[in-house]
Amino acid sequence: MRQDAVTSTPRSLDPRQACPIDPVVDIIFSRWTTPILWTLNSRGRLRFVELKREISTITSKVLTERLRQLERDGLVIRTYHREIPPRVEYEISDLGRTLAPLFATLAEWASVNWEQVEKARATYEAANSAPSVR
Amino acid sequence: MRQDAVTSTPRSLDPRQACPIDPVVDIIFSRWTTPILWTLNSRGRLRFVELKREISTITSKVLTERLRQLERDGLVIRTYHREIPPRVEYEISDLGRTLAPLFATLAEWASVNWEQVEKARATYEAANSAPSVR
DNA sequence: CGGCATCCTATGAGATACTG
DNA sequence: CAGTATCTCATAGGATGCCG
Repeated sequence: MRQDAVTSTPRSLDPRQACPIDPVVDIIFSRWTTPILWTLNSRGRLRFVELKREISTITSKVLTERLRQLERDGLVIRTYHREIPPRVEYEISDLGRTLAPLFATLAEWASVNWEQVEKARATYEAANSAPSVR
Repeated sequence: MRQDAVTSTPRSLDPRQACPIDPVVDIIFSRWTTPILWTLNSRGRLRFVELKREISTITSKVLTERLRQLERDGLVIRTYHREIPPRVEYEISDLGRTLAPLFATLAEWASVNWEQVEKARATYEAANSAPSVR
């Protein structure tokens, strides 16, 4: 199915092969995964409810789905305690922790360039108000 | 009738507080943007059709939408040539180019850790086949 | 060629209700 | 508590057609 994602030959006949990092983006930056990973990374091991409270707007259904994916991909570790009431804890895995520098880079990029993005938007919006040749 | 055609649905309203990098992720890693930016960064200035050919599976509608968003956010530059037939070229902006190291980091992470992800998946799948306590 | 305008559907994801 | 199970709805995005 998927071959070497970081191949040197830039043949892009395949869907995603126009961009070698696409599969990675898919697992790391799919919806809700960033807040989840970020929270687990900064807050440490958390119970399901605690995690849910952190990411206030997420529903338990979606949170469960995302956690399953992250667990499946080895980025998050799930620990089930047979108790009454049941207790389940989630923590970031070693593999997941290797993403920290990446996230830091991203945060850094944001702090440096976000203003530029907003300026670009304002400019674009202004130019869009006036009828012009597209 | 026409609303803001370039408004990207904010993937996060609240999660922003749980995850500071969420807005950035939204503009850089929303669907299709990675292949587009990657291609423009490596291939340089391209016409619409050329770009479309590179990212083979994308439809022109979606490509247009994504390009508008990227243009709006200042990551790509659109140049319109009044000719017959019309010629439109897209290139990555200086701001967009600042993403290169980030993408490189991502590619590096992939080359190092992707195997681990696949192993985790295999393990998970295997464990899932056997009845176990969830 | 580089798009919009339409139409249409598959999927994501919210709301709600219910269990071990 | 930590989920499932449904249901519904919005929307991302594909297919098609037309036009300057």
